[in-house]
Amino acid sequence: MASRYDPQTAEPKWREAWEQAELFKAKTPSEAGDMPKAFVLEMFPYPSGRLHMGHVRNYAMGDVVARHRKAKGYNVLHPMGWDAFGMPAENAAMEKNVHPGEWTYQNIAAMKAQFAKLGLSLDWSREFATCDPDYYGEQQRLFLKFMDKGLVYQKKAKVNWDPVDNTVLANEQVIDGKGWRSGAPVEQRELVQWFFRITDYAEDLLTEVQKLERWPEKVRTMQANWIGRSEGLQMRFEWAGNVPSGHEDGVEIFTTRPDTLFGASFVALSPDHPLTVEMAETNGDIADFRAECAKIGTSEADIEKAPKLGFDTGLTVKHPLIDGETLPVYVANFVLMGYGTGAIFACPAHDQRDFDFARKYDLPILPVVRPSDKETATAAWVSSGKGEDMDAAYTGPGSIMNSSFLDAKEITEAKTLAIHQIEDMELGQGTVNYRLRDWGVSRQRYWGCPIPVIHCGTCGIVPVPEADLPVKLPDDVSFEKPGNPLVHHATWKNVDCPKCGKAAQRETDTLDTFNDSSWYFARFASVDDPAERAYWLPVDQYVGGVEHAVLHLLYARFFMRAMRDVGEVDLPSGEPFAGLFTQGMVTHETYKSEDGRWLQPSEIEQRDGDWFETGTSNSVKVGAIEKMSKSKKNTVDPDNIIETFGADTARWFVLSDSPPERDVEWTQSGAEGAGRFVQRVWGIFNALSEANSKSAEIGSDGAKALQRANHKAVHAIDKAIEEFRFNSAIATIHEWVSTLKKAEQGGDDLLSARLEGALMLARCLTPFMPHVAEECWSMVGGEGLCSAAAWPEVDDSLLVEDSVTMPIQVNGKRRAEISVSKTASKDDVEATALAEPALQAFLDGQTIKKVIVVPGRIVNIVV
RNA sequence: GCCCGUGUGGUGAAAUUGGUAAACACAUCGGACUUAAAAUCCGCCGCUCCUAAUAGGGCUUGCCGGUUCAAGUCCGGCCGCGGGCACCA
Repeated sequence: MASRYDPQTAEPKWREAWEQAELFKAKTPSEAGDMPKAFVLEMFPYPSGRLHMGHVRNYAMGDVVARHRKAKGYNVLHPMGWDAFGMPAENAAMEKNVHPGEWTYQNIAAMKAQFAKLGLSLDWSREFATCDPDYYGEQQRLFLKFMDKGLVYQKKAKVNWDPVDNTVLANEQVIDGKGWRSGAPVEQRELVQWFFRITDYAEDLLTEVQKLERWPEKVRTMQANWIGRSEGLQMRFEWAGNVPSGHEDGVEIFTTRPDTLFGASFVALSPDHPLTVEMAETNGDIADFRAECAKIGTSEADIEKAPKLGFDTGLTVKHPLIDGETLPVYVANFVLMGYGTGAIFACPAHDQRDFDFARKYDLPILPVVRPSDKETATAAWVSSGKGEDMDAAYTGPGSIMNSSFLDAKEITEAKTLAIHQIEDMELGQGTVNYRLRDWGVSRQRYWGCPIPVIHCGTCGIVPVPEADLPVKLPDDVSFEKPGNPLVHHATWKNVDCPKCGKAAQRETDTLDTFNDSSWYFARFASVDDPAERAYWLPVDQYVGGVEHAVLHLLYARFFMRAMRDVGEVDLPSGEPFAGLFTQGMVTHETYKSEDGRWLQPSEIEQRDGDWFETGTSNSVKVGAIEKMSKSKKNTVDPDNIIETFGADTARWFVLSDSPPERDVEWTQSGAEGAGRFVQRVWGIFNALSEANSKSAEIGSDGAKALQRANHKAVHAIDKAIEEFRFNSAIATIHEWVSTLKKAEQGGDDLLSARLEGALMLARCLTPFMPHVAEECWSMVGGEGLCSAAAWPEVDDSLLVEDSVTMPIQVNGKRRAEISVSKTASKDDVEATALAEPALQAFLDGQTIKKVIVVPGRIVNIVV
């Protein structure tokens, strides 16, 4: 009999057994019958080629849920696939001269081999990569259906353009105004781009996200903020003097503060406002001003220090509510074209930006909101009309003044009245504005899903006929020239128009890779059977990183609504993920050499409490604990850990100690501790395997106590797993294992209870350390495979103790404790408490004012 | 600036309807086993006062205040840290 558990032989053996039994294959709806379904999904990985500890933690968590649900009798779908399109493959192609497809599929093979070692309960039968033509062909079909429904359109838009790589960059890829790869200053370019009308769903996306009770509050808030709903007034200011042609109606503005209209002192246009652009064509000064504004970067730091810049156009508009008053029209750099109408009216007294601008250009500052604590101090403001005693704009609550019919109204009421007035004058209407922009999906890259349209000189934009889908990416591409290889690929690009047959060109833009991940879960649910998709969706539990809190999750919510509305999925709510859990990262200490090089954990050693580079006398600086990353060299390779300790130890460790939503720090000693625990667990079963005792009865008090401990532990673990408190479940298992270990010292009367405990324990361990659980299960005669076994039944009557220990407090401080029957009456408890010798001694004859007895909890005596 | 988290021993943390603060683990230290080491097992482990020791007392969940018989938990006001958004009208 072996004296130690050997993961290297046991782990592959059990994985083979699971595979033979097809244990993790989801049942079809008809096979499942009455079983409830559970779609458990972790965010699918990008095939970078290597698994990292973050993956291990993410997938270990999903596996706990999937295995637990399976044991509880659910029909579980737990699939895996690959989010395979994206820039890294093209970068590899350029650097290593390998085709992006080849690189990607090789990486998938390598990562799949690593995945296999983790012992995850995955249904690989549904695997796909988003770069499979089957998958992106289907995505192209969806695109065309969206287009048919009017959810897709083209428009000119500003983009970040890298002039060296000749490509559009996402905002995240612009670092300090420079391209992250080329280092070249990024230009703003106007390009024709494809867009999805996500803003059509803004209201629905906002109201529904608030109802997702099983999502983290944080993520719901982030989405709500991103959508950014604000109520206000959209109105036009009519011209007072010159009327620019093409803009005869006036200037259209949006405001959330119509209550401050009487404090208006100017109107400001964005440098990118159509009127500004037109004026710049004939006015060199305005053109120069626009150029100056464009020079200021868009990074946070730039905006922080950017001064308010303005240009007086000489145009004037009428004040809508004050007869005869006119306001100057400026172009101002702080007005964004991307929000509202790209033009504002400014009330400097009550908006800090307007205030700064007014001070700089000497424009009037007229307060119209009286703070409740400034009843009398307003005279000075009013007399000068320039708010000279104001240091800053006042944006707080108050009542309106200097405002004719709005005077003395509270802000909210004044807003409503002002909107009504403007509506009556037919100058505008109350509206709702969103910060959310339509989703620009065009990318000038090769390794993505081709947009399935053809540009014809005669017919315009022609969708590729369904029979011609998928529009496959050409294999014979060259990355010699910078930019998108599809543009240079004549035989792929040049086609006949499907409508008129004349020469035409394919669209060379590909879709943003966020499209690929916006509906993959529906593909997992079923390749093409709508009924099966309806059965599985929505995903019951989604697990992934919080970095996707806005983009991926918002896009997926949009996609399900769009697919629902074109009849592609039967999901009335449009919500793809009923439950969402965002897990924390795996972190590690960082190390730096004396000369500032990052060092790997394997490159250092500890001597006499200090750290040195291995084999040298060069001291090492121990730095901050940070997310594992290649650049800081603080990564730990899962393969190495699995080789030394086994997959179960790695899984166990990343779920121990820290709550799942928080970061966990990887430490060598912690991993060793987890490895020790695996051996300790095995030891318990090993000891029992030699003592078969199935027939003995659980009779003695000690055996009954152990039995109670068993049932209590199962109950606690079950609850903890359901509530995503894996660290608590693990703590309970630790305690339980110690209890079982101690029972080894007891007599034969404990054997049955120990065996019962062992059989229960194996099943509770399965979600966390499935291989060890399986090995242990077989050692004590468990039936069949442990991974297939049902969750242990808990006898509720065993959860209640006969007697309970209650603390006795005097004036809120614990002074003694008593042991009383669980069913003892309040009076009995009080009597027992007061008779307690330790308490008698403490009270020493003091008068008792009051005794509070909370049955089963506590006794508090007030003196 | 706005929004959201969060703050508990040397460390990660637990206490989930207001009811014994520090469960469980890591580290350190001590002990058993061993010729020795590894492995394994056991024990101490918030601060402090008093004591030869025992026994015992006081304090303690970022800070200040409040509610309550009772506060890590509820309320008000501060402070620190982390994250998200940000010239969004």
